[in-house]
Amino acid sequence: MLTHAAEDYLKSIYKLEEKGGKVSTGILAAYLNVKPASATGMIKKLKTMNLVIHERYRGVTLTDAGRAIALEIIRHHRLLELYLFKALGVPWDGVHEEAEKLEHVISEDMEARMDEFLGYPTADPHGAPIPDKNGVVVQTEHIPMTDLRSGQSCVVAEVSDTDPAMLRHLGSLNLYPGTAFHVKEVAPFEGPFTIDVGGEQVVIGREVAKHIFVDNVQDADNV
Amino acid sequence: MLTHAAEDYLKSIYKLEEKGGKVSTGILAAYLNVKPASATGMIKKLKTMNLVIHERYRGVTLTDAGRAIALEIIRHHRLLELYLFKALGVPWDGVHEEAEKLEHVISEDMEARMDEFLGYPTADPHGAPIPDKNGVVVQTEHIPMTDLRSGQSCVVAEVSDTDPAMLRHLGSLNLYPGTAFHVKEVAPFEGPFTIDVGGEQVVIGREVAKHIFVDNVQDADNV
DNA sequence: TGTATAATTTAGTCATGCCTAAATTAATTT
DNA sequence: AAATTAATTTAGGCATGACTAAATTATACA
Repeated sequence: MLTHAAEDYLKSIYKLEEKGGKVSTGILAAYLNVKPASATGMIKKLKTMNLVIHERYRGVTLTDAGRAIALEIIRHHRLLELYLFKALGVPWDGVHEEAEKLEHVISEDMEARMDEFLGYPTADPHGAPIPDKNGVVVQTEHIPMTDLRSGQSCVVAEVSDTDPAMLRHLGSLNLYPGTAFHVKEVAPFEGPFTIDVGGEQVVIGREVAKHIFVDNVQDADNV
Repeated sequence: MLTHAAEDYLKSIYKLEEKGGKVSTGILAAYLNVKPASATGMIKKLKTMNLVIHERYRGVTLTDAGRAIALEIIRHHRLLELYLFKALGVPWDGVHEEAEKLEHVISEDMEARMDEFLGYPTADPHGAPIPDKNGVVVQTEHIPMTDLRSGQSCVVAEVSDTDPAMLRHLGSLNLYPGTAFHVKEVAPFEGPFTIDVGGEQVVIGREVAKHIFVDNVQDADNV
């Protein structure tokens, strides 16, 4: 069995690999709020366990074994987030922190029971995909809200889950995954978005828009 | 915040104090499956935090602060056991092990949500009392089944929760807390008990009886 | 091509929490 | 009371996983 720290490193390497090719020691360390030297140490250890491939000064990559463990932890995390949200009513912005601790600790049995209770879900409360038992993730292509043009309609697919204050804000605007909205206007020079969410006019700044990813973009009624 | 290990020590000292006055280093170490020298080390640390009082070669006692933490952890443990049992259907003999890991990790918020979900319960699935938010435990006097005489009736109040195989056995006999039974016969010379549980005749050996504690003992119909 | 800068790794330290082996203290026998 | 036995504590070590400071390697620029 791996230590919690090792699991966190694998999970982080997976996430960083997902959105940018090579994972450098420095990037990994920054992501984990740890000094680069500490990351080097853990990378060495993971290497001896054949969970990562590491070329000195070149960055780190997961092996299949390492990726399997990373996906297992991510599955735990996302199932827990959804479970806490649905079964215990933990607010949207609180599930991440709680799941972060629980993910290393729950048994496979508990994982299976939550999965069943939730009806074998495929996404967590923030819209992130939940890997299945075998580590298969359905990767859907989400479009950053910042790419939207005036007149387009879409549905919120995913929001980033790390900043609770941002999540509370998005929640107050009803911008949960699944919510549809229409872009009324995009102000020039990297300006804010004016959108229509369920009849309400809302202005979304760039900083907020960066945290939102959408799906089903349609250019309907752009006269 | 305390380490998980420190919390486990406090919890164990509490439990050992409950059933036998002074807690020696050796007893504590045995209870935690640790060498006495390790227990000495942790006791020293807990002493510097004013969580225990320790007289060299004389044993250890909890301070009020130490007891408060012990009760908080025990509350977590028992709420979790009941929650896992009722909400996720984890079998009787599995909840202890799972709760043992989760108890150190859940937030006060999650504790409160489970408490509410369960309707502010006072006992876990094994019949052990759940301390309330303020650390108040309702200590009920349970009678060891081994004290019962032929002809007595009673209700199962509590069973010891540590041995999963024993719990599976008790479950198969329906001897859950709350179940009433009647003692038909106690074989002489420390022999087994023959009891009537819901119309079924069951023979309970001494080893099993030691794990059962009862309430509401009545000498009815002992002709 | 040489030098400055940035990134990474090495080396050595610290706190936890466990261990074993040896020393010390307490309790029991005779 | 002395000697044996049992319990406890001290001393020293090991693995984790973090840190700082220094050395090394890679990259960028002029």
